Amino acid sequence: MTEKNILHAAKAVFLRKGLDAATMQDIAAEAGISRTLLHYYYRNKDTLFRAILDGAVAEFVPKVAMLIDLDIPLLEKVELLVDGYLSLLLDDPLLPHFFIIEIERDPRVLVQLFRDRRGEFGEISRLKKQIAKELGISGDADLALAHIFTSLYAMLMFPFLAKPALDEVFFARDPEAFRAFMMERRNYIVPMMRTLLRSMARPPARTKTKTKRAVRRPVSVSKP
Amino acid sequence: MTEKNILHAAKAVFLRKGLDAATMQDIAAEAGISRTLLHYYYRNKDTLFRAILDGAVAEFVPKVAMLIDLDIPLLEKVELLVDGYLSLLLDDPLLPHFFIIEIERDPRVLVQLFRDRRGEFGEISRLKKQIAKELGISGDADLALAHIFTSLYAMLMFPFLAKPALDEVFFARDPEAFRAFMMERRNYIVPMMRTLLRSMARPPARTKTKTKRAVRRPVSVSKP
DNA sequence: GTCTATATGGCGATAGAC
DNA sequence: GTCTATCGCCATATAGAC
Repeated sequence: MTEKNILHAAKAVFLRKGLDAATMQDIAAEAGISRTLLHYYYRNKDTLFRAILDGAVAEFVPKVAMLIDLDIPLLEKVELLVDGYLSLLLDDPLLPHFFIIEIERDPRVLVQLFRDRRGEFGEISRLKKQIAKELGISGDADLALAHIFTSLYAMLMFPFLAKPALDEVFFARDPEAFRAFMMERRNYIVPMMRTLLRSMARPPARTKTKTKRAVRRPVSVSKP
Repeated sequence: MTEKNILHAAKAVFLRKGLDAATMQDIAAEAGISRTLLHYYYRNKDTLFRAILDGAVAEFVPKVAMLIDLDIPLLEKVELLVDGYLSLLLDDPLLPHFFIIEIERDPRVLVQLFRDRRGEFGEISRLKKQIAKELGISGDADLALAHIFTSLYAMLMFPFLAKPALDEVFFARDPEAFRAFMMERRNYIVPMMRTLLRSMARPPARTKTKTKRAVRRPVSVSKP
């Protein structure tokens, strides 16, 4: 099927280069067809790009986003998010790179695309309340939320951004080494996030986040 | 002076867009001069780009890189690296973005550029020995080194990569908010790195997948 | 040094043959 | 549906006037 073939090629090229640096020639070559055939299926570069961009956001958001609405401690949510995102990103290692390029090129559009899918997230205001309560913060938890998500995404996405360098420097371009490396990282990310939550918790409040040891989950994402 | 002006403009444009997406027109406009004047100072786009690329690597490496050679505990080195890199990156917030784009476009060239400056780093082999000793690892500390640097750079660089989104979502585009946010993060990064070092020294008992070989994608995320 | 003018090539997009 | 041919435009790069 030519159309699927085109979308697959376009995704490969756009995710690696972003809108500006990618050319229709690149995509046609990747798909093994002529440039004009692209225009037969997608009137112009922008149409094709929007299809890929929408698909990338749709892929990134909903599978794991509702996890934040579960009625479990913060740290357990973090564990579920780590496992969910890890399997997602191992399937599509260029997704972080694509978002970083496009976030810089045009933040408003990308942020708006995510906002349009707010319904597929859990309730953010509820999450903020949970954060405020568990960390003993009085009032607004916006800043804490920013720290948590920045740290979590940093730990999850950055290795994929640096993958070409890691492959070159540490893994001798062995394609399996990176996956093994990321599986090992699972064991470090959650403890580091626990440390973050404890560091943010208000010092006077002696009530630590949760003394209860979180139950370790297997790799699997939530079963549909 | 026109030449400084050109370099300044070229840096601004290349760091934001990378080699492929940047145009000489962009740079000329940023510098407030004509396209041809660029060619007077720099024969072609590639020459100008190399000047910027070399400058970026030179800026990134030497200021802090010799810190790894000091005779102090690992965690104290981490503290010094955090402070060094933070002030460096706050001065040049687009540096991480540039490296990420160029690492994906052509890893070999960039990695080689860093290797050419090995002399300005401390002795890596000595650092590896320290890691092996402090963490109680027998034999090769390569993997531990990869985890440490990936985590450290993730915590330091990722917020700058996500800055346009953070500005939009959390900071209402207030230019001072991001800097304050990063200053606050200093207090979290070092404790998190301490947790990483401890986790690597004594692998968490809760871990399951350590012996198993990578359980592979339990749920198919997207298969076109 | 800095400009205008221009050569050359690649890119996005369309027309038209089959 | 898929191709070849082609158009208009923009980008890189150079020539030449001042």
